[in-house]
Amino acid sequence: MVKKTLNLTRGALAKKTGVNIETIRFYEKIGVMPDPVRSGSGYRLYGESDLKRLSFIRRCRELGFSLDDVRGLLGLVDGGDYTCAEVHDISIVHLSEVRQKIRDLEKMERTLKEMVSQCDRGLVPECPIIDALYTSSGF
Amino acid sequence: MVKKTLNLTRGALAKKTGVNIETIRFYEKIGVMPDPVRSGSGYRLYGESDLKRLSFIRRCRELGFSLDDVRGLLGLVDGGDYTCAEVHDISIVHLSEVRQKIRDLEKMERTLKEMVSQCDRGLVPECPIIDALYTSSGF
DNA sequence: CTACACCCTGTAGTCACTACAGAGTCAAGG
DNA sequence: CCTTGACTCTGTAGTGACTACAGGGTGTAG
Repeated sequence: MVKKTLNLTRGALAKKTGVNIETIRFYEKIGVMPDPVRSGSGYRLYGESDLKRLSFIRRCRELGFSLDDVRGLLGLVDGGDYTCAEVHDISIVHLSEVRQKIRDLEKMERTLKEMVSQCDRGLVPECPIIDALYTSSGF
Repeated sequence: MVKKTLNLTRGALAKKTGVNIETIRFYEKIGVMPDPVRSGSGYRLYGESDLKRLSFIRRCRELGFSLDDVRGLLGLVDGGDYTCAEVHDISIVHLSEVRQKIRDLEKMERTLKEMVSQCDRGLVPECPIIDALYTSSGF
């Protein structure tokens, strides 16, 4: 049983992965996707491995990894000599960044909620939200 | 008692507000800060009102308002004819966006935590994190 | 009078895309 | 065979919110 080569066009790959068609070209330019095989007329043709790679990238991006992280992870996988520990470390750092972002947003949320609750949506220009915004940080 | 005019230089204003010196020039360019008075030699000179305005902008940014939101809020305040309700509405929309971001990040966090917990930081290249990243979204 | 810190300008770079213009290609219908 | 419409190609510019730099001028302390 021979492995199917697929030969997807860029649009078809975009549809299959849910990645925007222009983003694929962008990923190629910055080197996270390889230069694909071309048809006689210059159309890009993608195979199984491209599909897997792009799905991997998409999944990473959904989980908030930066493209630099993705480059790192792909580099490890491409090299083939990566260890589980290396991958773990990148992920742990990222996880702690995500947690920090959540904490920051929760702080924001509390302050905004507080501000908004002070305001009775009156029709006059004395707004406690504006007052609060003019008040120095201490955030 | 006369109101002090301060005459802060750009650097001094930056220090007082905690806003980067280059950002002040950027805010001027995009029109959220006014063209300031200039000294004979062309140095920007900032007064009390500039200090208040920039602090307001900084506070808004800390709370995650976009510069477009800030423009809106400043427009209301500048016009002087704003109502508390208008300010409230901008803030409520922003608050719900912040809450959505928190939910998204919490989803990320759960998935990352799950992935990382599957991994024993082994020294071999069979990494469950990589496997999980290759697995289709369903996120 | 010179060293150094500050300021001026315009421009380019960051991140992760997205959008567009102008041209070429491919398949189906008439 | 021709046309129409959907696709693809290229390079480039725009987004948001800054940040950094080069190459010059200014202000002041020793």
